[in-house]
Formats: sequence, C-alpha cells, structure tokens
Amino acid sequence: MSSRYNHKLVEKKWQTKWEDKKVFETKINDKKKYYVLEMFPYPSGKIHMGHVRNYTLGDVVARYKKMNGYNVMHPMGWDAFGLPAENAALVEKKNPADWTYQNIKTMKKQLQTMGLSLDWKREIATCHPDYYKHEQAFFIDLLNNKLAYKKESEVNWDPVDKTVLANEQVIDGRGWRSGAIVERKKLSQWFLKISKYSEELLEDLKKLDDWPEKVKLMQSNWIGRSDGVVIKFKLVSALSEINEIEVFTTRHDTLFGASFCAISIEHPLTKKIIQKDKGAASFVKDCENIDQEKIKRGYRTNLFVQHPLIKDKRLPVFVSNFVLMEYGSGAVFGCPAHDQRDLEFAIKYGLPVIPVILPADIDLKNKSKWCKEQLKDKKKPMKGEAFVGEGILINSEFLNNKTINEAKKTVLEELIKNKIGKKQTNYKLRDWGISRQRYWGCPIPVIYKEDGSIQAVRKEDLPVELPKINNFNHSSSITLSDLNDWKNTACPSTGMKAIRETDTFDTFFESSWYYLRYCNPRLKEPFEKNEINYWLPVDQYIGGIEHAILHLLYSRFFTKALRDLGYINIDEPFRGLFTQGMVTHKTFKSENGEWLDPEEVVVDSGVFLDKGGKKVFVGKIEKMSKSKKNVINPSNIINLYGADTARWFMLSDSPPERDLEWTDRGVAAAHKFINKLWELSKSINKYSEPKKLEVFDLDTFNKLINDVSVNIEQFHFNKSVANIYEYVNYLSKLVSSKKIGKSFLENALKNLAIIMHPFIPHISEEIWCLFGGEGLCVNASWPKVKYSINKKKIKLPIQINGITRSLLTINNSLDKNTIIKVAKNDKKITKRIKSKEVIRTIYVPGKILNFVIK
RNA sequence: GGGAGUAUGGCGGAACUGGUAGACGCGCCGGAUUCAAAAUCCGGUCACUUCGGUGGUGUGGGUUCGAUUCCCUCUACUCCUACCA
Repeated sequence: MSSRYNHKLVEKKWQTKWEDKKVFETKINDKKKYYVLEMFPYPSGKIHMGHVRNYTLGDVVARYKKMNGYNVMHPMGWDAFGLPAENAALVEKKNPADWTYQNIKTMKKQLQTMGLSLDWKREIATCHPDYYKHEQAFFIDLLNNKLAYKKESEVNWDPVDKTVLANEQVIDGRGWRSGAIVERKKLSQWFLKISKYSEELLEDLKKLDDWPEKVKLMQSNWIGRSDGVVIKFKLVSALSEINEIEVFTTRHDTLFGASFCAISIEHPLTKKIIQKDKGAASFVKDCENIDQEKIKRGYRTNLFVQHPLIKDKRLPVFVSNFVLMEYGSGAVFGCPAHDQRDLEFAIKYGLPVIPVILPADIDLKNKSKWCKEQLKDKKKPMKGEAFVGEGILINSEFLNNKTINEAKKTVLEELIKNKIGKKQTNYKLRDWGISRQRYWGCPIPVIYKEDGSIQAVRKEDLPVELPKINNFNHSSSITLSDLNDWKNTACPSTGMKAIRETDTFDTFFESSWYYLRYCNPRLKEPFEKNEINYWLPVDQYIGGIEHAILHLLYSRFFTKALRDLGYINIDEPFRGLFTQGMVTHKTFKSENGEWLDPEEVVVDSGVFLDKGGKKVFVGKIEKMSKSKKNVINPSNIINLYGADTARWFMLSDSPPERDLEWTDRGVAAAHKFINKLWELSKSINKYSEPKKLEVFDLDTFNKLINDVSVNIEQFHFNKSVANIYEYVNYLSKLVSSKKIGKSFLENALKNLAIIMHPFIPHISEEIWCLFGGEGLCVNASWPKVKYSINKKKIKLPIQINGITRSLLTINNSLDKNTIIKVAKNDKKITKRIKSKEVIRTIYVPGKILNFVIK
C-alpha cells in the first residue's frame, strides 16, 4: 500500500534544506539580475489570504527566474509604523513597539511555512532606528533643497479625546472612540513639494511599458495636467490695491460668452471684500461651516470687472463656494452657454446666457434660426443643457466662423498682444502633506528655537529616536507633544532652549524608499552605489490595486528626489508592475442581521444553517474582512492541507489580476491534485524492470515547457496550472492503460518536477529526490524547448462556407493541392459539394481549409 | 457629472495577430472498486433534434469565405474619480 502524502513532514524537510544551504541568499555576481518584490506587509498580527496570494504570485516569478539563470533578489520586510499599533496600545494596554515586534515574529513564522524563496538576511522593519534614521537625513536634505516646507493645513480634531484623527478614524463624521463630532482645525504642517515633479511624473509614465495601462491612466488623471490660459480681468474700480483678477481657463475660445466672474471664498480679494461687505462676510462664514456642501452658491458683490475684449462690457463679480483656491488662480470666468455648472449658476442668479459655439451638427443654413431660438429663452440654451461639443464660433466678433481650436489660438494671440493673458499649464496634483500628529511614527528631525526659528537637526545627531514608553497605560491617544522630557531640548550650536517637532511622518514616507534599502539593509550609509546600480530598478513589483496612486506615485517621486539629491541615479523605481485581485468569500448573516463566521455555517441539502439549526442568509461575495467575518485563516489551511495546496489553489482557475473567490471545494480540488501527484509517483513501484527500451515522449513534454513558460511570462498562472493538469492527466491515462513502462514514467515525473517547482516547490523537491534528481530541484535549470513542428501530423478543420464540416488528420508538410484533393474526397465534404459549384477555396496552412460553394 | 473595465455552459474560467467555441478545474450523471460508505479510478456532460442536422459567446445591426475576437447601437454590472474652470 502506498503511504499517504505527509505534507507536514515533507514541507518542513525541504524548507529546512533550503535554509541550511542558503539557497535564497543572494549577492552581486556576473549573472543577469532580477529583482522580484511584493508590497511589504503591515504587521497587524497574522497573515491573511491577500498576503498568501500576493506572495505566492511573487514566488512563482522568483523561482522561475532563478531556474532561468537569473541572479534573483527576493526580499521581505515590514511596514511597521502605523495607527493599528496605537489602537492596540489603547485597547490591549501594550507598548506599540512590543506589540509590533511580537507581530513581526508571529507573521514571519507564518510566512516561512509557505515555503517562499525569500532572502531573510535582508529583512527590514521600518520602525527600527537603523532604518528611519536615513529617511530623517533625506528629509533634512529635502528641507535644505526647498523640497520640504511648512504650511497651514486642516486636520480632523476630536474635541473629546483632544486628539487629531486620521481619516480612517473618522466614521460618519464622528471620532472612532469618543463618538464626538469631528471638527476641522487648522495646524501648521510639513509638506513635500511633489508638485515640482508633476511634469516628470506624468511624462515618465510613458517609459513604464510593463505597468498596467489602468494604473498609468489613474496616475495620469491624478496628476491632472491641463493646458490653458490665464487672463487678467481689470476691476472697474480697484479695492485696496487689488485692481485685477487673474482667471485660469481652458476654454478661452468662449470668452465672448462670458457673463460673470467668480472667486473663491479664500481668494485674497474675498478677504478684502468681507472687511467692508457684511453680506459677503456672512456668506463666507456660511460656506465654511457647511462641510462638503454640493449646492453651488454665490454672493453677488458690488464689484465689476471689465471684459478683456469687449470695450463697454462689464461682468459682475461673485464670491462662490464652488471655486477652489488650490486650483488655478482661485478665480474663474463663467460662460453659461457652454459649461453646465456655469449655466446652473447663471439661471440661479439671473445672468445672461450667450451662445458662442454653433454645434457642428447644425446646418449653417439654419444658423440664424438656431441663434434666434437660443436667444429667445436665454436661460435655456439647448433645452437647459450647456453645449460642450465641437462647433463653430458665433457672436464672437473676430472669432466668428472659426473652429474651437482656431479660436483658442486667435484669442490667445490677441490677449498676449494686449498683455492681459498668457499660456499656462496647471496640475491637479497637490503637495504631499507628511505631518501626522501621532506617536507611532518616525519623528520629524526639526527643532523650534526660543527665538521662533526653525532648525533641522544636525545629521550627526540622527536618529532622532522615538522615545520609549514603558507601562503603556493611557486612556486616550498619546502623541509626542505629550512627552515633555523628550520634547524639551536645546539647540546644539547656540545652546538656546528649543522644542522638538512633535509631528511624525506619514507612513507612506517609509514605504516610499524601502525597495532601495533592501540592497544593503545593514549598511551604515543609506545606500551603496554599486549595489543600487546592480539591483535597481525592481524588475517585477506585485501588489494590490489599492496602491495604484498614492504609494506608487510617492515612490516614484522619492526616486526622482533622491536622484536629484545625489543618492542614486535611476529615474524610476519599478520597471514592471502587476496588480493582483482581491481574495473574496461568501458572506453569511443570521436572522437578526449579524454577520456569521463561515465556520459556524453548515450546508444541509442546499440550505445554509447555523449550528443551532436556524436558517442563515447568504450574502454577497465580498473581500475577506474581519468586519464581515468572511475570513479564512491561512495558517489553518496550511496546517490542514499544506502550503503546496494553498499555493496551488491560489494559482488555479482565477487569473491573477481578477478577484479570487475562496471556496472549500476549490481547496479540496487543489489538495486532491497534490495527492494524485504523489500516488502517481508511488505507482512506479508497481513496475518491474522494463522489458524493452522505452522512448520518452519529448513532443508532449516540449509542448508543456513551451505553454507553461509563455503563461508564466504573461502572468497567466491559471493557464500554466491547466497545462500541468493536462500533462498529469495524460500521464495517468498512460499509466492506467499500461501503455508505458518504468523508465518513461520516471523520466516524465522527474522532468515534470522542474516545471511544477515554481508553483508547488515542496512536493516537486520530493518527487525530484524520489527519482534521483541531481542536487536540489530549486537549483535545477528550466528546460529549453526543442521543437520540431513541421513533421507533425495535424488535425485540419475542413469548412464549407465557414462552417466546419470535417476534420482531416494529415501531414502538415503536404502541399495545398494535395490537401484540397484529399479534402474533396472526404465523405462528409463530397456529400455537400457534389451538386454545387465551388467558387472559392481558402487555405490557411496549419489552420483551416474552406470551400465557398453556391 | 467625468474616466476605465467587464459580459462565454449549472459555477470559476480557456480560445495565439479573425480560422474546430467551451481547454483545465468544480459540480452533476453513469460505471468500477467496497458488505457499505469515504477516498480512488474509468466514461459522459452547451441546448434542441425526426440523429440527417439546427441554434448558441449580454442586445440589435455591420464588415468578412469565416467574428467570442474588428466596427456601430443599446443594456446590465464593477472599479476609479469627482465642484479641477
């Protein structure tokens, strides 16, 4: 009897062997490098299925590339600063540092059971002073190069807990602990000047050929370049030294349709206005108080501006809540006929609507009729909708009859001539606010001296260590500003009393450069140039789509900034990017609407019941999350079925970029396959010595190598899995029909072990070993395809009028005429063409033969 | 409001640059093995059919000898983003 496959023994055995032989420890060498990186985890306590999927995908790539002769670096670390540690500190009364390091220990052990090809010698934790001291140095350099600066900015303030809240701590406008309504409060905070790199960040997206188009598009939209014009509108009478309003627009072609100007409630002019105009003051106050108001509102001031191109025309100036101070110049002109928002505003405040674009699809003969109609009911051009499409200029003096693009050009020339306008490009991308009023983060290395001056900490005094808190026993969040002993210091050069900056960095700061640090994680200096030049950029980066914008954009920015500061000399950090889908699971709810753990639910002849026999409602399939209780613990799965089963399931069926639904049946199927492989290998014992020499079927194996390779390269791992299934089915059929002998099977399985290794490394090693493979399977070379395609017999579909009617097994090297002759003699074909006329014959070698008949 | 994507059996999904639609896995059906069950193995599985065929890739149309694939129309769902001038 064959002994059942013991995954616990086997997996541990090979994991230990790999570790003992330091198989995954890498150094610079002469080989071509390949840097595989998965987004590093936050040490929350235990790994989840999202991690399992992410790291399995990366491991397939890493092992495959290694077998293909690359020098592969595949490191792992911990994104260790962050809010959950502080929450745990409050709830569990634990020191955030202890909590974090304990979690790292647990999660590392869990990851190790997955059999990942990681170089643990390179492990980093961002909360360690040896890591964050370098980013403090970067910050000082950024500050000295004016890439970091301070500015007033709003935060969420919890008036009960007296603390600043992160966005995720605000739930429905209330603090997560106190339940108090959150206030907006202005604080002076640190920013990084990412906006300086807007154009380069946008432009370099074009270089990223191995990034998903979707991510590039999202970043491009986020950067939001728009090319337009700034126009000066002269105030009819100046107000305390302000005599004009600058307006940014991309629709300068519609300037003759302008009927008002609107300025932001934060505009400098508004600040002057409200000093004299009580109505304006109360309007502004109203707008400030009503948060996230969607209704467009305006206040008509008694100011007017002169229309820049129409001599005797004045436009009223409004203060308005829909104009953003942060974008453009904080002021707009409104052309209601050709902008929906302006139209609504015009209708509300009784402003004229002047059409200046004749829609392209309206016949010129009907032009005057159309104009009349439009002007008849001034409030409702095009039936209440602004026209924003292509067309021809009307009602616009020297622009009449021009297209929109021609008009834009001509207007701009005119504005430049009159010195009241110029070209301008704006970006939506705003500077990155990096200040967090938190404890568990990297301290910002700055001191404030008694005389009010700001000074960076001297580099030789780094790191500014996060003070340890013993006996963590607080009832509300703690920040650095609460720690007086730490906060109070002195200026090292003048001896003047000083206070430390008590904000810490946004945790995106740490994750923006960790991929660089892996090259030399223990180096005193941040980087070693040779190493960086050899390993970077990351060849394949893998992670969730949720980081499409922030993390990836910040990392790109950091790379460019560090380059300009002289640390490195690459432009982009990640050559290839892959974004994986989520792991989902069914949700269950009880009668009273509470979420239920899947383990509490049993299926009884198609009906879902809880343990008490009550009916359970099956909800949507959603991303695994604690709140919905639809979480499957990877450790349980690995313990029960083994890492190979978990990995195989993660790779089967679902394409990596799509969501993967976790099902018990799917896991069972994966497990079945692992066992089947083992049974097949053990079946070798049933064979006695071969009676005759056997020839290993190279053609089928070549096809397997070819298909699996192509599918791995294209990230179609689900297809590679299907390829392997197909081959194993083929083998087991040969075995059960007794068509092959021992040496054939040995040969086939030994070779198959190599092909399967990136996916299910443990059992592959075991099979490799069983059949006397040399050394370790993990070190084996990926086989080369030796193809001989021409000789092959193929099945050629024979069509009549494009519908397949017969299948011919023929030699592919036969010439066209012979094939046609053979096909015409085929019974099924003869029958159909004998009384008809063949008017065309289409032959595509190796693909089809088609007779067109009448 | 703007942008992107998806739609194929009972289910997850295959089908290279237009060339046998449904690979592979699950489920289901039948059989073998078993005292019985689990496990395992073998066979079948798009629908209809008068067994000759006919229809079929969200809807309707088009291009083509031939369309899941290319073009247009509509529908549904998903994701991102949102007063960006």
